[in-house]
Amino acid sequence: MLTIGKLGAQARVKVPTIRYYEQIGLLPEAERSTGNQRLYSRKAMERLAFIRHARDLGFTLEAIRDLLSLSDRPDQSCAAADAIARAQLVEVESRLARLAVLKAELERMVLQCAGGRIADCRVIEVLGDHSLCATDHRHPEAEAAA
Amino acid sequence: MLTIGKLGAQARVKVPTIRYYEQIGLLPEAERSTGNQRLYSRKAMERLAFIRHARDLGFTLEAIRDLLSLSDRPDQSCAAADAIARAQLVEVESRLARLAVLKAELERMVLQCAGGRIADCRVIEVLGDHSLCATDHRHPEAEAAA
DNA sequence: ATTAAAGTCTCTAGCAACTATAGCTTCAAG
DNA sequence: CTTGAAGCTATAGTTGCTAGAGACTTTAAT
Repeated sequence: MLTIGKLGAQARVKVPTIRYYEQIGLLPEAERSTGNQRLYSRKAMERLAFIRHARDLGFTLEAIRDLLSLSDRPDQSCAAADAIARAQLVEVESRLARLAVLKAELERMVLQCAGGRIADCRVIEVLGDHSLCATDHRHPEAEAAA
Repeated sequence: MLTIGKLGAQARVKVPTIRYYEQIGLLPEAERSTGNQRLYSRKAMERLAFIRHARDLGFTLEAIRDLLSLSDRPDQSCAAADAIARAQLVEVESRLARLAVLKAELERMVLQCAGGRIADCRVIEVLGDHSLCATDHRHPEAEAAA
């Protein structure tokens, strides 16, 4: 049995994050030592590794919750899991496409900047006037900060 | 002078977002009508368009705050604005690279899924075991949901 | 055996960048 | 003159954590 700190070190998940996952029900409530400290089995470790890996691949906690509950029912069809993964792929592809456009626009912007005064700055000017852009990169959803 | 609704429609920014920008000091406090409703000039409209455009390009509100205060001092050097834009470019490039890896991994995952039972599901299996991955896509910062 | 340090506990609040809700007032059209 | 849309304030919720306070437990060195 591992303490929360050891578990976190092994799974590369921070301790408060583990407690947070328990709090939102992504991890089951841990057993406790006599001194009330959490203790984890290898099974719990695997579950956490699963979560960590899925997070690394960009799945939301909601999607992970679904994937975990699927993995708890090994006899059912795998179509739902497949659908979640495909949806994530579509999501990643769309973000990728969008970022590629942004990258091009930002490159154009900084290349054109001659480095003079603000009044002549292409960066400021382009930001103020979308029609100076090469592409229509506008999008309903704003980009989330990484 | 525009009401907040008209302004939002023109700049494609939602009304509560405009009020939020005012609240955090990104937009100056708007003039008010006799009935206490906000009224906006063309200048305010331009400022909001600038913000919207910068958000579209993925700049954080903090970066936008800096860019706006730079654009208010047209005689200063444009180096700072250039630096902010370059930093954003670097950021976008790194997210792009990371997403490309995720995409490849997700593609592999869904391609391998034969569509049987959960017990045989590659998606679930790969998520549970990182060593099945082609690349080490692990990363300190988790991806933010778009 | 003692003590200091490190680890753990709960609880609360904070981050970005909004979005939603409630309950009110004001405005514009018919 | 009424009705419905649009506006107002204020508060709380979203996602996925992260940071702190203040108390307790465990471990390691003395």
